[in-house]
Amino acid sequence: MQLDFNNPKPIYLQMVDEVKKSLARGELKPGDKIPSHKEQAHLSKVNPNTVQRAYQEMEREGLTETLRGQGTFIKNDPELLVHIRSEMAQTAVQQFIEEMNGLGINPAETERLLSEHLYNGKKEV
Amino acid sequence: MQLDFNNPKPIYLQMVDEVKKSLARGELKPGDKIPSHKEQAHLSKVNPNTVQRAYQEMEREGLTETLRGQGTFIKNDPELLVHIRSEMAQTAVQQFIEEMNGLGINPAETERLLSEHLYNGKKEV
Amino acid sequence: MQLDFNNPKPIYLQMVDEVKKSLARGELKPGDKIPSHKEQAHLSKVNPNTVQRAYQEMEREGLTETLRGQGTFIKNDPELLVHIRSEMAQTAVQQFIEEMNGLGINPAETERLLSEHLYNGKKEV
Amino acid sequence: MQLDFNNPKPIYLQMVDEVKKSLARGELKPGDKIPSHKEQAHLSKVNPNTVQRAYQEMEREGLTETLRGQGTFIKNDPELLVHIRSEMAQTAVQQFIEEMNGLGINPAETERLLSEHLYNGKKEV
DNA sequence: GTGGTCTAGACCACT
DNA sequence: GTGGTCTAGACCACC
Repeated sequence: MQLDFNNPKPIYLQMVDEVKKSLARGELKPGDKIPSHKEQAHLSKVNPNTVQRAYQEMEREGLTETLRGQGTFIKNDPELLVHIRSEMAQTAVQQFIEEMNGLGINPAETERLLSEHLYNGKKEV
Repeated sequence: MQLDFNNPKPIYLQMVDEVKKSLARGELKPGDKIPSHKEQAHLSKVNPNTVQRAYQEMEREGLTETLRGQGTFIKNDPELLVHIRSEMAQTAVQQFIEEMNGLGINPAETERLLSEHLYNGKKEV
Repeated sequence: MQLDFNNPKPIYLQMVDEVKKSLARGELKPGDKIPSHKEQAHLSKVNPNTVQRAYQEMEREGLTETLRGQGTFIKNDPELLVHIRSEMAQTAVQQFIEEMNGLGINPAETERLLSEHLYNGKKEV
Repeated sequence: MQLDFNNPKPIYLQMVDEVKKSLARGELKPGDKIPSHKEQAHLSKVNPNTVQRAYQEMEREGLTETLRGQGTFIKNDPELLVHIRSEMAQTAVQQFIEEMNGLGINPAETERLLSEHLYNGKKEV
């Protein structure tokens, strides 16, 4: 769970995204129990209420299910994984394209830059 | 000047980015005068203080210079444009790669998705 | 026994209500034995403690009586059924009227809406 | 704003309902500003955070719109009023019917009881 | 002053 | 111990 406390994006939303990414990567599976908000709060060095807010948001989005007194679970919907994954990928691609567009960089150049960075191991910014 | 008031990124930083993008796109050129903060405030429907803060930030970053009584100007440095442009492009590319990485999507698939979205005009998600 | 685990109304109170409704409907009769708390807990997929608490509440309200070693029974009071039934009906009606009132819907419209929904089988909203 | 602190229904949801009812009754109109969370907190003798949560919920439901630093406003959608009103009325009617059904009271009797209570001024329970 | 986030700590219902 | 609500009080960005 990678949280950036200097990112203006609220922590609870970062947490939601992290769970979605874990799902997309296959680290979490439908039906899995996720840590209690207290436990996760301890792990992430964040206030339990903040975690709870993240969990609430996930439930609201239909990502998780809550059983009173038992815990919070990734919803056991076989289509969930593929949905989340394609939704997040699409958003990322779209955002990238808009950004490059905003910089006046044309599609060919965009593809070139991407390939260049993808394959020369420049993993550090 | 595209501002998103629900974006957690502070408005004044969004304004800085927008100026940089205008530069990258060639809409603004080194030496150009940018609107006074009052004028810009009116244009963007934003408080003058916020514009002021954006202008301060740009000056701090060496993007602009202010001439007392004459206004604020894009710095007249011929290399500025190319610097800004490549810096912003690189950041965007890097961010995109990290995002796709975080979703467990491999480079080949990343390129495929990009091309798909670049060339089929899907501007809306 | 319809329990809604997301209803903020405590489970044990929901159970009490369900017993009262069974009585009103005639499914339970004065003098009938109701399941032991263990049995009921299993049936309702609820913790035995919760059932215990529901039974306590019913006894407190004079709805049931417990005979040591024999179990819990609906009180054998011939007037019980009619009491419960009219009390619950009155509460429901009153609550409904207040709700419609709160929405600024007048009596005539209230009656019309009720009839409409009563007779066209719209069981799902 | 009628809040019942003994009602197990969370206060913030009671507040949402109260705003909806005010809308249905025409006391609030689309476009109206609603009190700041601090002000409302003071009026309702409730913690500002609780009010904020209610406001957030309303925004999430598309009932209100927020302008950073300016306040929270009822969404200016002319259809909003009729939507809310009919939605809430339908829910109330449906709930009432289910309740009476649960008590084994038939439609005719349900209508009779309603009329009786509607027109004999029994406003107190 | 206004909304938004976060922390800290309390109480409750249920397992 | 688990989720849910509430209070109290702090900090931030923006008007």
